[in-house]
Amino acid sequence: MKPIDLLAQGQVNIWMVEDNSRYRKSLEAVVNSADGMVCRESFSTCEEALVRMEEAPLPDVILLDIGLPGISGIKGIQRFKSFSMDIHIVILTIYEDNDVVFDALCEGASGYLLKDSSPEKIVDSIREVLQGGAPLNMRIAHKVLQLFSRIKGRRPDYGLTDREKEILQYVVSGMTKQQIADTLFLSFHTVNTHIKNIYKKLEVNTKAAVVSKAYRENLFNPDV
Amino acid sequence: MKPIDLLAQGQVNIWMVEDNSRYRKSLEAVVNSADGMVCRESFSTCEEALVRMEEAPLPDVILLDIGLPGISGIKGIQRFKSFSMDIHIVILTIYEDNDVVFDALCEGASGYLLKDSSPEKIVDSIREVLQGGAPLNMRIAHKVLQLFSRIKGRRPDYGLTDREKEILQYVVSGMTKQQIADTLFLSFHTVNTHIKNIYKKLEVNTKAAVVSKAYRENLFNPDV
DNA sequence: CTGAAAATACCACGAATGTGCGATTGCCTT
DNA sequence: AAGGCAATCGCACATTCGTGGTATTTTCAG
Repeated sequence: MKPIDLLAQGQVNIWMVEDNSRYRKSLEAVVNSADGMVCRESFSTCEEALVRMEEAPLPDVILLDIGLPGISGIKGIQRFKSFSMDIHIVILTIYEDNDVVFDALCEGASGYLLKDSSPEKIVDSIREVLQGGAPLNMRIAHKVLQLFSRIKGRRPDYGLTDREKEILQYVVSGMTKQQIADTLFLSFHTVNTHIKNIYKKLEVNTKAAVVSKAYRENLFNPDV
Repeated sequence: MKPIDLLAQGQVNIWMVEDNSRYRKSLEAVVNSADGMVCRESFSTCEEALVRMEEAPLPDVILLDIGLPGISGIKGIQRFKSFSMDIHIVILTIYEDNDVVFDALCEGASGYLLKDSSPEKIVDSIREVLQGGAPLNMRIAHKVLQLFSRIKGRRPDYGLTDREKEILQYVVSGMTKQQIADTLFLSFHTVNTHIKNIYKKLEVNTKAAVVSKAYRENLFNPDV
């Protein structure tokens, strides 16, 4: 391990949590041979790392495996981040299951690499994270974008008119019929009629159900 | 333009939609000088490209600007994809506004680059897309991950009790107070009281507003 | 020009909701 | 033992909603 003064010189403090000791050691070597970074601590479980975090200087980046004994990497992300939101977590795992990826990213991982990544790629990724980037494995990035297209994906068309869509927004915002009428300078009765028609088209019969349906099916802005 | 037989040899057909003619031409040159790809058509508006798509062989990849006159790039994505879902769209723009990025990705863009990208990066990105990847500019990737962490992110704690959370679920599902009471074998009054308390804690006063708030702030399963 | 669709407006009435107030029971902590 | 909190149940009343109608005016494509 390199002397402390290197840290003062801007050496980036990398930690590693990886239960495969052979892989961990080879990765340590890779990181330590890279300019400007040093693997100061490495662990085989999240628990050990969390204990160490109580006293040691906090890492800048943690390379984190997911399939760990004890606390999983996913849970680990939250715990690590609770020490400081400035700690960047880069997932390094074999899992490319949709749910795992999704959960990890939701918990605040800054990057997601697969273990088939080359040492150079891993080092580059650490640099990218430190520059505010988010290194993603090619296949992972593709999965991420797929999740997006699913969000705004197939919106069933209920044939709402423009006015109905507009009023739907207000209903969703939680306004009362009278409030909507006042806002749009309409009669209460008009708003009432529009909402009646929306109910028929969406096949619901309460405001709560409309709001729920609107959110679940992304019945928003452009074309409902 | 290179002869047709190159296409048969596996030349990748790249199209370009970019209204700045100088930038477009320099980009064309970059693509054409790259191995295995050729910029077969280029346009300054989506409309022109869409017309051409009716007869010309479909492109493999379209490099698409967002800030175009007429049909915006965002709308263009849908149109292009309607010809074939196999057409990959790579956004190449100056916009890194959250909404624009989000919309583009939701419409099915396969990649998102900024115009400050180097020619090499752009060519690499095209290759990446063809291999099933999703090239994202560093900052864009970061934004994308931020969107994720917002999804499961900070859930404000309104101090709802377990029973209240349970009843909240039913309210969100669109059930009436009496229905909830029947489902949980409770008195109507009890459900009424719980809902009253939920209203106070969430600072709302209608079911629609509760449902809306629950969706917006992810007030769901684990810990509200 | 003409007909259809959309937007507007009104009425009436039962059902459901929102709200203020009070009360009992059980559990947990101090 | 005492206090606090959660969960339960109750009543009353004004407000809002949901639903059945009908009807006029705008708008817009054929």
